[in-house]
Amino acid sequence: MSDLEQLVLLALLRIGPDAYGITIAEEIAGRAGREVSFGPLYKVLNRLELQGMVKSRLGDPTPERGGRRKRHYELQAAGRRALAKSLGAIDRLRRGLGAELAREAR
Amino acid sequence: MSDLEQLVLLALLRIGPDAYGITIAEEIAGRAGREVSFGPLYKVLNRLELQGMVKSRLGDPTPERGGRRKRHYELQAAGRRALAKSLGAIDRLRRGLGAELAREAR
DNA sequence: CCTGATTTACTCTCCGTTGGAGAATAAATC
DNA sequence: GATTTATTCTCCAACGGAGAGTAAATCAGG
Repeated sequence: MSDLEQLVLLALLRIGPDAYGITIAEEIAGRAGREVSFGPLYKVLNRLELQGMVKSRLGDPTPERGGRRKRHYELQAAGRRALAKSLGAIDRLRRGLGAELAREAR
Repeated sequence: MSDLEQLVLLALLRIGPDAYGITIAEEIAGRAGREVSFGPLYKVLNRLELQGMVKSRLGDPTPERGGRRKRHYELQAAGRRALAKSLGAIDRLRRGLGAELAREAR
């Protein structure tokens, strides 16, 4: 799993079932400090949906000014499993390295 | 930073200054459970060296049977900083999600 | 010693996938 | 039809996977 996929899945887990493109991008930018442009973001979301890690539905129109309907993305069990596995792989390599990494993690 | 780069830098941190291609691949396979083939591995190492994150030197011949000399790779301060930053970005998205992920992390 | 077999380690090539940037398009309201 | 919000599309460079190919070292036989 690529690191962009990890970030997207984590954002979905944080935001919950009403996540959509823009909130996902904002969550990643706000927390991880990484700007994600839309092309790759939606490509990742489509890919994750094809793999069954994510499920999407088209939202209802909102009472706001205008604008196209949102497509909401919801994390599925398979996605949570894959994410945990991928994070776990890195965690096993990190184990015991707290001191070496903490010094830099400002 | 891609996740392969993360894995390689973590392996370098674990193995220490005498790491080389094969031990790096073994460390990643053994701990993270991910097989890394040589093409990408050495490409990543070269890239990291160009970026100043890693420094390499050619080792002396060993008293073993035969075989080409090893190229040893050593993590540099810039590499440790970049790694910590990249891991930190993911950590900030993970913060507070322990319960949701722990269930799957077997 | 010289030659070739053997061993270990690295490099190269091919190719499909991924990611970046931003313009284009779609779908909604006023 | 103008405006707004959200998604899709396009182009292209970089990355990663698999495995064959090559390089550099030691050893054995003559």
